[in-house]
Amino acid sequence: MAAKVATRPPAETLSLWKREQARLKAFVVDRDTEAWQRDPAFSGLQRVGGVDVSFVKGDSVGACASLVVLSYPELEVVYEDCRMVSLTAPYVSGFLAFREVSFMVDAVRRLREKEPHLVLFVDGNGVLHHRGFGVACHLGVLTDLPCIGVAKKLLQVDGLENSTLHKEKIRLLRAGGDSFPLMGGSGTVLGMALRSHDHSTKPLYVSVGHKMSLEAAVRLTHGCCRFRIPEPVRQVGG
DNA sequence: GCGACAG
DNA sequence: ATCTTGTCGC
Repeated sequence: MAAKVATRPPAETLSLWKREQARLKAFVVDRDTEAWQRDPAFSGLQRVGGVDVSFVKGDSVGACASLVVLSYPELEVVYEDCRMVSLTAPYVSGFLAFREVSFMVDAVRRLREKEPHLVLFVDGNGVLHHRGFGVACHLGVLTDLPCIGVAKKLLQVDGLENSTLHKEKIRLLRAGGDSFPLMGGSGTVLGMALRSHDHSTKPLYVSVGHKMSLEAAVRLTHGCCRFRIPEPVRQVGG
């Protein structure tokens, strides 16, 4: 009989997970901590990484945890790590990290010749999250590396909605690099919608993961886009 | 009850 | 995440 991951965790588990998110959230740094982040050309940055856990078709447990490192600004793959893993938690919106982050942390640990200025792109959100602590924050705090959350779809949280007005703002993004802020209910900027290149209509949703300002995160994301999806995430996903 | 729901 | 069909542009 094939092993299966529970459909949805019991309420007690979700409660524990929320508590863990609240505890770790206190360690998030949402500003630039590295010298290269303030440089107009990101001089000093040499490595950008991407992490992802991709599924095996027809299997609810088996998955492949991957980490790639690319040179910057050339965006050529210089390191790849892929390992088969067994998932233990189901996907629940708002709790993606509890399904994937431990495998990402393991992959980062295996990267022994760790580049001094590595920054990680995470397929998912950072502070643009139900409780302000998405998977990109979670990975950042656990690894102490700068992390950027890049989501392909808007997570509608804290007053954000995929409304007519939102779609109109998307229409007004004309060139690659154009962006507009995503304001939460309290007037806080949670993230930015970014047109990642000239020939992409559908924006990316960029938010701070850890050790980086939103401005630097958006600018670097744009700098890593040859196509709609930033190269570190595109190369790690397949 | 209904819509929404990162990956 | 996955699947599926159609359509457009190069």
